[in-house]
Amino acid sequence: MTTSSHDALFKALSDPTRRAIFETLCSGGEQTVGGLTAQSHISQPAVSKHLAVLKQAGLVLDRHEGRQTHYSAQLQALSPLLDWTHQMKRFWESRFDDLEDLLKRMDQ
Amino acid sequence: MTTSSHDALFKALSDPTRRAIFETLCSGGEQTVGGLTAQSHISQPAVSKHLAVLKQAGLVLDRHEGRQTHYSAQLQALSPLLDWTHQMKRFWESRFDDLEDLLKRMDQ
DNA sequence: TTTACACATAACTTGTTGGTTATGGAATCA
DNA sequence: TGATTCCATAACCAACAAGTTATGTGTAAA
Repeated sequence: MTTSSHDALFKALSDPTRRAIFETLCSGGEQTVGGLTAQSHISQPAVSKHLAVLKQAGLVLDRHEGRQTHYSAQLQALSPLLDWTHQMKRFWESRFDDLEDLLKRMDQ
Repeated sequence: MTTSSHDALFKALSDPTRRAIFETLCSGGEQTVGGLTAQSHISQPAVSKHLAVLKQAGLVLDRHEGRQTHYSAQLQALSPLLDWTHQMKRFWESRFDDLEDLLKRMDQ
């Protein structure tokens, strides 16, 4: 997992409006741009731009049907986020492991 | 967990430089501002500002000792991030549960 | 007690971002 | 075909964010 992929993910989720759209798709399932716009307080172009950012980060998928575009959440795109968190935990714990090792060696 | 707390957390982690500082503190343990500045490619005031943002989000703790300030990572500050991810998963799954319920009721 | 040091804050610059309105292209409907 | 609808993109603007240099404040050292 590269830094830049984490970057796109964290950046995409750092905006509350964008998170709200993603949450809507997670709980409500596939939605059209019009549907998402109706549920938001911002203009349709603004929603489209947010969707483009989410798509870029792999968080949503789009499906064209006639003149409508349906968007759906891609839950597995969140896994780098979990991976990163676990990595931090491992970093943290390894410090204590190192300390423990040191103490063991001093004990001998 | 309020939206605004998620906001501070995601915002704080959305910057790669800030994530790098946090990662350094996770893996290397407590560090002074000078130490962190030495490991970075940016100026000391820039580092101080990033640390202020991380502190605001609860991701780091500061400890004053003479004229130095020591910063350390607060790993548990990441838990709202895990909570949010699990919430998304639950949202997602509840949709299928709802569908299943509907099908069960139709079956009767 | 002056000087130097570690860090924070202020002031400023610049690139980015999140919103807007206007417009364009493709699909549907009359 | 012409009008309408759905969405994306363009052009623009205001606010913000991340960096810089300059300065301030408190502590240690000479």
